[in-house]
Amino acid sequence: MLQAGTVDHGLSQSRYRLTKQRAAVLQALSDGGHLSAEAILERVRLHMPGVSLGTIYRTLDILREIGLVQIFTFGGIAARYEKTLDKHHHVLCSVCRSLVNVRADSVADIARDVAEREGYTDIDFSLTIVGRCSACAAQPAIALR
Amino acid sequence: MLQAGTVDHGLSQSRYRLTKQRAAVLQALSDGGHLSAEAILERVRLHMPGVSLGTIYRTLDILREIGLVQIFTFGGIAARYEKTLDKHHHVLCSVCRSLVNVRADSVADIARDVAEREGYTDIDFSLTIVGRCSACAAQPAIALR
DNA sequence: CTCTCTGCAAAGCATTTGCACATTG
DNA sequence: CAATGTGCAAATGCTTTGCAGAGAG
Repeated sequence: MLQAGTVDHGLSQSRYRLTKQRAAVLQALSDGGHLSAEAILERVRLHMPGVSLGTIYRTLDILREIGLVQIFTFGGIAARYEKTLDKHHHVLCSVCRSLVNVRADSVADIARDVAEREGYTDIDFSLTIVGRCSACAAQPAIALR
Repeated sequence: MLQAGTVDHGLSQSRYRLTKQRAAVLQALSDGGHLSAEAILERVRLHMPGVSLGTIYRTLDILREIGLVQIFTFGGIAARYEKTLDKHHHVLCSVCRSLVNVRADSVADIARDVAEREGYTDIDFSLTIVGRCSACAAQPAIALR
């Protein structure tokens, strides 16, 4: 069953079933945001109360395995999940913890060079920039952590 | 009191006291490794049994505030602490979770450009490369996470 | 003597997991 | 119906914190 409005994007072609919970998690991420598991739970529960956080985590892990979503971790805050997009990096505001995607294609060359020099294979890489966003720029200084 | 062999490197010039626990944490990090709080505790306890993990975390937080150590977090593993060195980045082995420091000076320019374009100020940045280290290259594949 | 620091143990968060029941194909 | 998925709640791993006593200036 795959009705109008249902989100699939490849789940049903994997060895996993397309359940309504999984479709709802994909739906929650479909607008391109970077959401924590808790935030995804909130969105999913709007249309489907009773879903548990455990299911959200299990679903996200499956979706990551299939390649439909990516997980990003930053010190001090819960992991953020995004639907898989073109390779990009992140800027995290040190004050409000908001997150923005940025492109930086030249990083790929650097990462590959470094990895090769050190003898690493099968590499992935990510650049995280932490700084004060323009909206927070007027605020008094708060220490990074 | 600051005897021969004691590690200080600036703590006593801060508003914090140089206690033997704090000196021991600095000592544990003096060989340039990237240690978890637990690993630091082990090293410290060799010469000073009875030190608690809470003290290690509190000490590391102070040392970070003063600028003597840096904290780095990676998804799925406990945070690693290093004594402050020249700007560098990390390569994490996806199999054995070993961590290596690498230089990549050109990343700084990219990060500054990106941050400026997006309107961020007071930036810091870090490139994390995840890959299979040469020692693990012979092993069967294990999924990244 | 006062302020800072420490050990201990409990609490806090994010995430994972065991189990019995529900759902899917 | 057999396999997979889910809710619930407990467990886990890492880190933080309140408190009462110890140590430093």
